Amino acid sequence: MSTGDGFLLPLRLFVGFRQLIDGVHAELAREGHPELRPLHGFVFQAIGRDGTTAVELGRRLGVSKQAAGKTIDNLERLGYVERATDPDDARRKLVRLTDRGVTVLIRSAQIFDELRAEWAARIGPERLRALEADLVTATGAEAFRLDVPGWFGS
Amino acid sequence: MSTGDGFLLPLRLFVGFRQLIDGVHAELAREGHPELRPLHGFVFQAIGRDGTTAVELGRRLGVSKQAAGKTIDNLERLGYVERATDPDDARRKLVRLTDRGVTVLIRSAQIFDELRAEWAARIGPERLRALEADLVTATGAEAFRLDVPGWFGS
DNA sequence: TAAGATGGTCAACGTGGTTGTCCAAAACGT
DNA sequence: ACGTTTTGGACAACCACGTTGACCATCTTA
Repeated sequence: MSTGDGFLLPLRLFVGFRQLIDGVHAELAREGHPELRPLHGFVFQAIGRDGTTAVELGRRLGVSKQAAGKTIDNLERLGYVERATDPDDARRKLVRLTDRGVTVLIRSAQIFDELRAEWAARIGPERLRALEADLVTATGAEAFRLDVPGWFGS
Repeated sequence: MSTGDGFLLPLRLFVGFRQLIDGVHAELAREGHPELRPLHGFVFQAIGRDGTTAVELGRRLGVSKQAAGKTIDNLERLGYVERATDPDDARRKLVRLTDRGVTVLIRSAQIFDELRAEWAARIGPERLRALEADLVTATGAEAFRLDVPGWFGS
C-alpha cells in the first residue's frame, strides 16, 4: 500500500533537526560564539569533559583520524580546545576542552532544553515524550555518526 | 528547568532521518543505482516531473545557481537528467529527468513508503501519524533547504 | 631486542560550496 | 524602435573539509 506521503517523514525529521541546531547556534552566536558550526557542537560532545585523542575522536565521529585532526586544529585556533601531551604515552596528545569550550558545551545543553520546552509548549509535553520514545523505538540503538558532509553530498 | 536530555531530540531526529535516507539508497544501489548520493534524491524531487532550470533549482535548494549547475552536470553525466534548450527562451536550458531519473524518483517514493511501513509496524500506525503531525506542528511550514554540506560543516 | 601496532602529522587530491566576471538573450522604459 | 536593465548560464579562482598514502616516533609484544 503506497500512500505516497513517504517523503514527509524524512523531510520533517530533518527540518526539525535543523531547526534545533540552528536555534542553538543562533543563540550561541548571540552570546559571543559566532564562529561555531553545527558540526562543532557534536565534536564538543564527542570530546566530552574528560578529553580524548585525535584517533579516538575520529572513531567516535566516523571519520578518519586526519579529518579529526583538522577539526581539532580549527577548534584549537578558535580557542575551544587545547592539546596536551600525555605523560604516560609520548605518542598521544590529549585533546581537552578549554574553559571556553566547556562553557559552550554547558550552554548548548541548556539551550537545547529551552528549545525542547518550546516544542513541548507547541505540541504538549506528553506528546513530545511520546515522540522521543517512538523515535528511539523506531531507530534503535544506532549511534550518531558525524561524517555528514561526506555522507550527504559526496 | 533543565532536564539535561535536550540532546536526545536532535540526535534522534537526525538518526531517524539518516536511517531512512540510507535505507532508500541501499535499496537503490541494489537496483542498479549505486552512484546516487543522499543529496541527489532531494535534487530529483526539486526537479520534479516537469523539469526546471539551473537558477530555479538553486533557488529551491537554497544554493547558488553555480552550485546547482555543478550538481546538474554530475547527474547529467550519470544519465539521470538531460538539458534541453527552451524553444520560448533561448537563454534558459530546461533540466528534465530522463527515463532513468523518473524511475529513481518513483522507486524512491515507493521505498520511502515501505520504510515508513516498517516504522508503523514498530511503533504502531496511529503513533506514526501522530509523530508526523507533531513534527509538522513543531517545525511549522519551513521549507527544506539542501545546502547541507556547507551548512553543517564549513 | 627485534618486529609489529599505534598515534600524530604532512602532502596530494577530489568534491562541492562560494563569489566574481562575463556573455547572450529577454524584458522594459522612453 | 532602440538603448538600458534584468535574467539565465557558464567559466575561473578560491576555500572548506573530506579522503588516502606515506612517514616518523613511540609503545607493545613475541
